[in-house]
Amino acid sequence: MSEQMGWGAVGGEGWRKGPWTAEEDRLLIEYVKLHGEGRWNNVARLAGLKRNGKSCRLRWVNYLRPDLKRGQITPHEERIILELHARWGNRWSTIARSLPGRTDNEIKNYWRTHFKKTCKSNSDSSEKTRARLLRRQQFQLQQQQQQQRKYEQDQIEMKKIISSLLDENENEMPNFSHLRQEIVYPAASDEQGLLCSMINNHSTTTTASEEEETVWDDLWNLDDLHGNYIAGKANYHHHNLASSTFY
DNA sequence: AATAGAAACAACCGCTGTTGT
DNA sequence: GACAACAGCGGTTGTTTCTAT
Repeated sequence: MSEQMGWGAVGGEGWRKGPWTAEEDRLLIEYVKLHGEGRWNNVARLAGLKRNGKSCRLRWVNYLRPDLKRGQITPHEERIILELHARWGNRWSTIARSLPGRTDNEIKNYWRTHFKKTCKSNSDSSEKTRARLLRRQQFQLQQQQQQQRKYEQDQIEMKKIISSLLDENENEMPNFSHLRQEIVYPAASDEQGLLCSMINNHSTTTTASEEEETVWDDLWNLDDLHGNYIAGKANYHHHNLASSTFY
């Protein structure tokens, strides 16, 4: 690709430019794993990369960081982006902080491709774009619901299996009956408790603006508890797959 | 099946704020 | 306090992939 792009060449000060190769990624990951982030110019030099520090930082932050989510922006994330953009404008990094695993670059790109045009005009083409987006969102929603159903089924299956295992071993381990109780009837309103503790926690220690940010973070995390478990799992899997190419 | 246009994404650039000397 | 180096941010560009015609 780099050849086609006319990039990948060596820049004026001897730095390589253009798309990163797998080998460069590997070197950067290895180095950051051993020495951590920071002092990107040193990172570039000591990792044996012919890149400037800025380029290394960008590559790490936007692409190689292990906590990145990747994959399509979900309708829920999109809603958050819209709301936060209405509130803060083009402060992409601020918005990104409320979307764990998403980068400012990713959000910026998403905004530009999906919303900038529709804001500008109500022309036919933008209507088409909206319709297309809507179709995709509906598809994503369907998929999420399917995954959620499967997850719930899995949970029921798991409970059955564990319960029957406990049955089989009841004679040998009679004290496990309370365990069964918890598996089949989990402690009531765990999430309500979590919500209360969230509210209590930051009302005591944070400033107004910090609080606002934290509330968004918490809302995001809470929503994760309800709806995005599978997505998280999928991403975890994705990360493992992705990282396995490097590590 | 070919092609044009749109969408998606990675990466660069320039500017600004922060930190260290 | 002045300056240089660095980090981070937002805007922009270039290429690839997808979709509609």
